[in-house]
Amino acid sequence: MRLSTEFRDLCRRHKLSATHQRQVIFETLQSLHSHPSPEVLYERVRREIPSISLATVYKNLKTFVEAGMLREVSLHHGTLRVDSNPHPHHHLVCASCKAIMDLDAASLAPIRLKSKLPKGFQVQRFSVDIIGLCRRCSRTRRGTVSSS
Amino acid sequence: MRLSTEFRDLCRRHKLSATHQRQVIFETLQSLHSHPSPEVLYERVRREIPSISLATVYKNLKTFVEAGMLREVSLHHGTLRVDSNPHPHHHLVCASCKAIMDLDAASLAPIRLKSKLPKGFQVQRFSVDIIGLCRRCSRTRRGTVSSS
DNA sequence: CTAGATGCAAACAGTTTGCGTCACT
DNA sequence: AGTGACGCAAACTGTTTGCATCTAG
Repeated sequence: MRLSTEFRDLCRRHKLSATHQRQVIFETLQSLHSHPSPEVLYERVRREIPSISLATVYKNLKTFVEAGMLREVSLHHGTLRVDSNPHPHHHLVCASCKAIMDLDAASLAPIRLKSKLPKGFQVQRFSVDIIGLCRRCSRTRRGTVSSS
Repeated sequence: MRLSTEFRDLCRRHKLSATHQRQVIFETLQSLHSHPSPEVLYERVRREIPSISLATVYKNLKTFVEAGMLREVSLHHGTLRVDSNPHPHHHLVCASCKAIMDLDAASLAPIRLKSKLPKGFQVQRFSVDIIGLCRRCSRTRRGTVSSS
């Protein structure tokens, strides 16, 4: 079903079977330069494939992330996290167990803008996440959710 | 009920009434140097106040955030966002409408560590969010969810 | 032909809300 | 004394899962 060779190749490289739904989901995502919620993406994709189901969108987003074709913008969607540390600081985030540790702002060279931002955007603050594996997770299976 | 003067003052400054539950929630959060999920925080707080309800924890987290005593770690908990942009880049995040825009990595001075990270942490990548108000939101009610 | 993808509906997890009672100011 | 906080249970929203059918390879 009219799948582009580009998308076929991309899927082959990532060891996924190429389906029409996947191509439309992936390409819609790329064409949008924002990072829409699954719901919004679903509405967009529905214009192309009216019969697609929301579950398929979710399943494929997960598949793409696992295959490395997409990355999650925030590792903490799904649960509220708050910060009571009033000092300027950054976060160390474990990609595996999702733990968040504070890192003093002085540990990083100051963030400096080198070019103009899009017109009208008013900066409030910078937030830096250093993403990786915490000691515990890097000792066990790398990149997988730890068992204990 | 045995509330510390410190906490009383903190609440007064933020125009909140000081309750035992609030003090325990807030101080538990501060004593933990991680950023636990509401569920985990609830379990901790329950050791002090066995009768507290999870709803109270949620209500107060929200109250504290609104009062400015806490800040949300991620503005996108509650909805999955993915990134299909393979080029190194940062994100402009609108604190009001939650829109995410890409910003080329070259727009920011390179992130450099000035000190050692906690032992055993393996860095995978840096993720920088520039948080503020997008053009649209900064034109309308500042900091509030836009109506249209 | 077979493994895996899809669509649907039902199940889940995290969060919010309504309401009667209780506590702070 | 009155406003607002608490605790409970029910409602919601976003996401996942089970299963029957269909499709890519």
